[in-house]
Amino acid sequence: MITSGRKVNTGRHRMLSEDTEQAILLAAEQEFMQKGYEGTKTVTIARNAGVTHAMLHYYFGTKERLFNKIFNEKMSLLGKMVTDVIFEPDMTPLEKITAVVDRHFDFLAEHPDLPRFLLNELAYNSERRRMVEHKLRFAWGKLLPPLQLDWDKMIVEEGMKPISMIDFILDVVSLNLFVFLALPVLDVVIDEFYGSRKAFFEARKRENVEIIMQRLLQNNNAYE
Amino acid sequence: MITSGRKVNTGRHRMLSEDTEQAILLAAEQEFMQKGYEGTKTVTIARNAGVTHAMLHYYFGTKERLFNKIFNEKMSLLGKMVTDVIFEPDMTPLEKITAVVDRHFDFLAEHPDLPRFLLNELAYNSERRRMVEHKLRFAWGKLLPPLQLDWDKMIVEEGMKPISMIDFILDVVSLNLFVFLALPVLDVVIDEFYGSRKAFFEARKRENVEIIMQRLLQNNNAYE
DNA sequence: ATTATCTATAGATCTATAGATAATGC
DNA sequence: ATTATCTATAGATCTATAGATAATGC
Repeated sequence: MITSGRKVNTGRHRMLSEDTEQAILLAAEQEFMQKGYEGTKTVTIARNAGVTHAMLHYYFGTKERLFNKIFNEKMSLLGKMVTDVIFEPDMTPLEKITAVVDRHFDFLAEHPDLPRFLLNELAYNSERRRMVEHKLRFAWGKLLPPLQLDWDKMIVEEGMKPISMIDFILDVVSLNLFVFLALPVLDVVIDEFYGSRKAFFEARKRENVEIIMQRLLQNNNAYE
Repeated sequence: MITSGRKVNTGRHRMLSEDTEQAILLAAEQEFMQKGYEGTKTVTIARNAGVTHAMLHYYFGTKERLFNKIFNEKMSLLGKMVTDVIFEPDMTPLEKITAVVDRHFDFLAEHPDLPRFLLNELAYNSERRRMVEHKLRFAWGKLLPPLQLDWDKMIVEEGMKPISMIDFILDVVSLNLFVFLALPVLDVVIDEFYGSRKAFFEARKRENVEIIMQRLLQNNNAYE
């Protein structure tokens, strides 16, 4: 998120210039998030920012560099989300898990088109994919192994149904992300079955917690 | 999917022309699916099809009309999937549900970038969204209500945990679709935790059936 | 006589920059 | 003296078409 420009002149730049830069960044963010890299035109960004097109290149050089600024910002946001969601205060394991699903959902609700934006720019651009690959590999390699031990221990101690941590994570992410990835298409369904987006979000959040919990808790009603 | 051109001359067109048309359609499909509408250039389609750029306009008029041909084809495929997946031979309710999840997954595995393609073109283009909206509304309104009755009856008769049909559907679709929507990003994870895409697909299909089943089956281990 | 193909190019759109002008800080 | 802004335009890219030429069917 671009924090809209503070009004204090830092000395390095005049106030006016900072506003221009921020206006461009804000407009760029909206355009890129809504239409993707290819769908976005720099002239449109400039127009929406209320500045001359030349200003965009004056401050950011190229479309690509402006895009990367937004893209990296969004990637950081994603990173921050992960650490925020994972590290929990003292709670029982079950409470922790509920909290994780819950917060992950809430984060997405605050950034509803972040997932589509990132998934697409990575899917459609193999170079960008290569650029973040080592970052992803590092994150997974660094974050997961230590958690893995706690996870396996918890499964045994709490008498849960066995599931690998990675499968658990993918379950949570699948269920939560889909709500927002499919939002534009789901509007029809929401209208018919849930009434409002708000009601839909609440219902899905509840359901996602429910299905995850049922997956983890032991029962004696095997279906084989 | 474009069925690669039959070699028989129908009389209306010469053989050569049919091949050209098919080559363009095939190349267009690949480009549009990989790069989206905006990311695709008609010159590139023509080059990949091995024909002159002028041929593309000779046969399809505009980029938009060529795109719509592909888009509608993919939408039909989606429609066909739904009916294929839903209507089942004689099975017990639980077998039916397993079969639905399973087949839905298999369909997606055969068309791995169909979901991203459709979701994106609909998300990024509000006019296209409006154009399919009545189609979607009709499909939901026509297909779901009759099933709803059977569904509610089944819940009671089989003693399942209560869940609305629409939530059930969204659970299944979320879990299955995500595997393919996130595929480009997941390669790192797959490498580390599953070994190969094949192994990953098998594991996720199993997990998706498992979590859905656990959601539906009654147990006596409430976590409240 | 009709259909298919190629060459050449118009016309639109988009990114990027050059160069002149205005505003601010020192 | 430096930083910011504007106007004007170059240069690249892309969609689309005109018009000439070749191939096929009748």
